[in-house]
Amino acid sequence: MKKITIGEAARRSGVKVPTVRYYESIGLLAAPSRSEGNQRSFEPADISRLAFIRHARELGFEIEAIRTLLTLQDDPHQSCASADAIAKARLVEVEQRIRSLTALKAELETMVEGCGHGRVDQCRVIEVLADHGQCTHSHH
Amino acid sequence: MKKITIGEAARRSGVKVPTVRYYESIGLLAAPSRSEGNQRSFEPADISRLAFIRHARELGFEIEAIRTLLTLQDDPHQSCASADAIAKARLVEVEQRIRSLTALKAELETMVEGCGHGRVDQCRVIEVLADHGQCTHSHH
DNA sequence: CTACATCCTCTAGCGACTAGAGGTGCAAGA
DNA sequence: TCTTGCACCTCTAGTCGCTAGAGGATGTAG
Repeated sequence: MKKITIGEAARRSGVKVPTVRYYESIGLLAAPSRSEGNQRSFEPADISRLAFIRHARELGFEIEAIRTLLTLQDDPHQSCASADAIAKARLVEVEQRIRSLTALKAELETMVEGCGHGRVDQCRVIEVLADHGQCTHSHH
Repeated sequence: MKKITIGEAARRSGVKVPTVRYYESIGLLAAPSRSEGNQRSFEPADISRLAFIRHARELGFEIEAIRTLLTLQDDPHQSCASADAIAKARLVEVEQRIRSLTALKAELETMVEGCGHGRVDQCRVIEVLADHGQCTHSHH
């Protein structure tokens, strides 16, 4: 088995080099063995783990959630109820975020459309920001 | 004119007390005058400025963008082209974010629906995370 | 006069990295 | 063999926009 350097691991997993070291430092990835010259030497399993983490991060899971998901993955006989709960919670968050961003989008569109491209004192962008009562955006 | 304490300013603007101090510290809000006992004394104009900042933050504008918007507001004879550009850029960001979150939502739904609520080795949540090839989510 | 809320400054912490300094290892070409 | 130059190492500090807490001063109501 040939040694996988950190650069190679980064390339294969899509996680940046300093981020790989960071994940090791917070215990998300086991410390790999070292070469004679003290350089990290990764196993193929580490690459899979890094790819797992990367994908989960892309889906917006927090590090602590990923930590839980990884311990579940490490023991395949456990119930997947926790994994399911984590994914469902994330789904709810994402749905909420989409709703709120859609409201923001509408407000920004009103602002941009209303801008006459003249002077600031006629600009709807500034006006709407200054007077919350004018906007359609509701809170909490 | 009666003095407005920081607590009162916070209540009226909807910005929290430590955040008001923070905005002052980064120069987003001018340092107000002080009482004999060294307590901040705000003017009504400060409340409007805080409300402006709060609303802009709720719309997701970054502090530096708000700084620009505030200098524009301070000089109403300027062209509003910058304000328009900032708002448009933010709109593009929001639209992009909505698109990406919608893709995430679809992927999370697939994961959650596919979970048979059994053991981890049959769980689609873990499986999809481990093998990116199985998912519908595309990047960049 | 005494409680007690509110105010003050200052430092440190959050999450998830990212950047930079200052140094070592290693492989390939001359 | 030497040298070039990239990739690697550790460590600290910075990013953003706050938030929390310590430790103390002020202001107000009873």
